Amino acid sequence: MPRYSAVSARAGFPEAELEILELWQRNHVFERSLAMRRDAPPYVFYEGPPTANGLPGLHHVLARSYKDVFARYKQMTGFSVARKAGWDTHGLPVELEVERALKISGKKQIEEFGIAEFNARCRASVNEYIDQWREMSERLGFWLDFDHAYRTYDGTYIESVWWSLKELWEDDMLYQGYKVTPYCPRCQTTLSSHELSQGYREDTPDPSVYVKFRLNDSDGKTFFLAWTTTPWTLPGNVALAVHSRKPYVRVVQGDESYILARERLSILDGDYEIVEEMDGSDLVDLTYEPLFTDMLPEGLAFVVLDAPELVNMDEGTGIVHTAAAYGVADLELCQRMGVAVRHVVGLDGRFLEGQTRYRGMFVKDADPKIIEDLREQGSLYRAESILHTYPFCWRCETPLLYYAVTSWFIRTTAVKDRLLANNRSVRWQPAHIRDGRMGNWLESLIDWNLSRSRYWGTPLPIWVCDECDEKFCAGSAAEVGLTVEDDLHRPFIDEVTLPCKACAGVMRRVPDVIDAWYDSGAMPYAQKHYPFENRELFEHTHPADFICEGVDQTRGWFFSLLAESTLLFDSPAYKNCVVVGTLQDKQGKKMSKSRRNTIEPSTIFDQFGADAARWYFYAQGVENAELRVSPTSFQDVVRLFMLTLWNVYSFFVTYALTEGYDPASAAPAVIERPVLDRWALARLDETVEAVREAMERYDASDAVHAVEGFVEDLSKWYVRRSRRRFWKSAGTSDDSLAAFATLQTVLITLAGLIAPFMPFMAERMYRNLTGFNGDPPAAVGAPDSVHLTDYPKVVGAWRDPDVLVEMSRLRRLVEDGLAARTTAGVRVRQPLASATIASDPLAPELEAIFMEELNVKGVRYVEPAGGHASVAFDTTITDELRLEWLAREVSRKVNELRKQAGLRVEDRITLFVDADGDVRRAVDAQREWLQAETLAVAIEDRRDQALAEWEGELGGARCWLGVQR
RNA sequence: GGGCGAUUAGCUCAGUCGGUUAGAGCGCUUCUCUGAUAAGGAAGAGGUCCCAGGUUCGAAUCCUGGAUCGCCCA
Repeated sequence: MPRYSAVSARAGFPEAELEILELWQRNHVFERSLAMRRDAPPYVFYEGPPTANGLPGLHHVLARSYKDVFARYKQMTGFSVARKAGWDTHGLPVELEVERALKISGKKQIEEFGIAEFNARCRASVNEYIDQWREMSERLGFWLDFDHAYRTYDGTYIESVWWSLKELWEDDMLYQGYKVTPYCPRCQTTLSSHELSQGYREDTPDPSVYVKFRLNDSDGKTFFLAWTTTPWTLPGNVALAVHSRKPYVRVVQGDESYILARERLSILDGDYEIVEEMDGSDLVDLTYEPLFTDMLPEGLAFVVLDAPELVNMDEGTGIVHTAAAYGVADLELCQRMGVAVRHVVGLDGRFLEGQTRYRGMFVKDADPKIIEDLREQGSLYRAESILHTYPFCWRCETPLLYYAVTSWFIRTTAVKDRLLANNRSVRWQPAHIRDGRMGNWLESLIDWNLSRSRYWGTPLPIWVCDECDEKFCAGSAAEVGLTVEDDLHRPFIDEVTLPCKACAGVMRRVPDVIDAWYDSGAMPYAQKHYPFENRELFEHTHPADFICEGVDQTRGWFFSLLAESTLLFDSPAYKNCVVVGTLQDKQGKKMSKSRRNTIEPSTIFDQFGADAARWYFYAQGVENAELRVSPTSFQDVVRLFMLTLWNVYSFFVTYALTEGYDPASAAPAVIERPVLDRWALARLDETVEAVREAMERYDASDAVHAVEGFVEDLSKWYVRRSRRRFWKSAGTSDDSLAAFATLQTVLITLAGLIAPFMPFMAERMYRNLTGFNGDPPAAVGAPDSVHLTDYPKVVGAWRDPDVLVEMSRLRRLVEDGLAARTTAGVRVRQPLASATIASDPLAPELEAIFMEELNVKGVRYVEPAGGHASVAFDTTITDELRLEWLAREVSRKVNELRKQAGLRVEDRITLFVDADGDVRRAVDAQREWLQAETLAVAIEDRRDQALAEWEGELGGARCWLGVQR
């Protein structure tokens, strides 16, 4: 009735992990781990919904490893850690993938295909990826409640989002405004930055014109010189921008004078005379005559503004023509300064009716005529042509316009101070994110553009009256006559019209859907269908105690969560945020599919296992923004950490079985045990404390490093120095019982300690060590899974600072001694009479370890010279010592032969010896010792039939050895 | 172009408040030990602490400028 199942030297981690996964599923371990803490204080974790578009990569494994380890740790330390999975299902990437699959492109073709069917395909596409994400996550051992996952496309989710938007609406935090984006006038659609980057074309010819703006309140012959490559934007001009801290000059040419930057004088044709010098700041607030007088804007316009960020002294004149409707920076500047937006071009890319000279002309075609007109009215200084890089539509190759489209915005700038304050209350890991990346981003906050003129997304719940422009924002499905059972997406929602409350008109929905980031930031309340359901539950689970994602989420989910919780609840959404970095290949290049340098999670799982992947990521920590990974990274974890621990574990089990160790037998009290045992337990206790302390700081790296240090000590010192105690009259001597009991305790505690980090290996060790693999399984009181146990606690009684200090002093002396023997050229196997230690005396137990480790028969102590501890040896080798050495050589050879012969550790043998001279004498002198060392029932002084034999020379004497069962 | 981070041995990384001769692990070389053996021990080789200035009695560390790589944003 073996108490333990035998442990193979081949650890086979990946295969074992699959078995453990089945075991967990069969025994409902995750569910039971939740149930056991049902009444415990909650620890709130928010799962950031991965975008279910594309397969999970290794960088997702990284983030998910961190999510899991803190959730498991908190669960084991006594908290109720609900873990609802979630999926981010909306957005442009999903649409683009469906467009590719359907081999269609652009809004026109989508609408021809049919929005209903198109959105159905989007839904099917994300569902497919959700399955693959779940598979990867489960293989990783990431415990999440996948069966009750939230999905941002669910009706309940959308309704909660609508509720939140109505809250904003009622607080006047939602407004309609302009947003300049790259725009294709043929497809009549805005382009995402990703699409934009696909369409840049070098060496595109464009006009390069220097334009004269007549200064007001002057002689009528003084002009600002400005430069542009888009003459068509000149009818939309509303301002000029200068750099207030740069020098400008007024120069005279002929009977006119021009103002431009001193650094840009080289653009002037011919001779000039500088008649005035000034700073940019002297120009600010000056006004000028509009170039074109059609469709003059109301309000402030035609004024010089200070905008250093717009002014580039490498080209142009240092004075920048500004058209609020046709430049991203232009619009930002004009809105900031209160300057009017002047739209002169329609969504079709043609000039509006109000433009008497250019009406109906496509803007790019109007360029030559505009230049001609400028020349005629004396507003042109110079016109030429240049080649530069310009964006085109990646679908239809139409030149893109930067164009101000109507959008709905959230007035996030109004709560900037609260955002900053709430951000400051978050504990970021690494800490520099708070005031660095996140803090700076919040400092330069602009209003959140919520609109997307697309199809697969949460519809913007705003209805506008055809007749009187009355607006209505719906805050629930019921308000528009629907329920959450209905499909709230386009195109169905577009069919819902409402009677206008202000007139007899009909209200129709604004066709936009909303930014999918808003969906993600809504998850704290929307996953619970708050406030329609779970009011109290939500209030108890907001903000989260902990979230974790990649650094790229700073302006993504980290922001959307913070913004929505600040706007709706004036609260941060999370208290602790662990930010993981990005992955690079061995050469430091970003991993990407196009570079073909990605590593598939499954190949790592199959080759090294999920535990190795997890441990590697924890060990690297999150302080470094990027990690260089290759398969050898994970191999090293297996080789250096996991196999070391595995060897200790398999050593224990092997000898516990061989020697028939019974864990029920009474071992000596810890305080009575040999010093090595007391040391191991004191080190363990210290390690438990360090791990807990690090995890409370959300520093998984420090935690695993503490464990690694302990396992190294355990293997390289405790087991090395204790080996013989495990095979010498085990189960009978107190010494042996103490050793088995100690190592058993250490390993079970260690299994608990590493359970959040390496859930599979921890489980495997725990179950065997607690007898669940026994035959029959032990009916012990322990839980049947390490993940149902409480996390190891600091056991004060094991603490022993003196033992820790003295043991490390001993280990330093042993190191000195081994080095001294090497220097003296006397091998360790050769016993020596004495060592002289220049140091304070060691306690007798430690002195015994020293003698055994250094193979000396005695020690004496002297005063350390110069305060430095040192070790020296009496290297006189007497005849007796020489014979002891030879006996050890024989013993070693014989044990080698035993292994060669395939004998088991406990097999008895007959040893045949045929030797001359000193070897003969050594065997005679050490016969009993030799029998004990080699488990020989007899030593026969002759050659005979042997399972394995060796002949050679030892210390100058001929020798033949053979072993027989 | 802007923000943030990184740059220390062949590789992966520590390095506290500015303070002895800059460390660890892996890898490499030599030796050694061994019934935990895909291990263990000892010794050794290996450094322009990215570069250039500055502050200081003293700089890998602080300051300024620059380079390279990465992330995010324009």
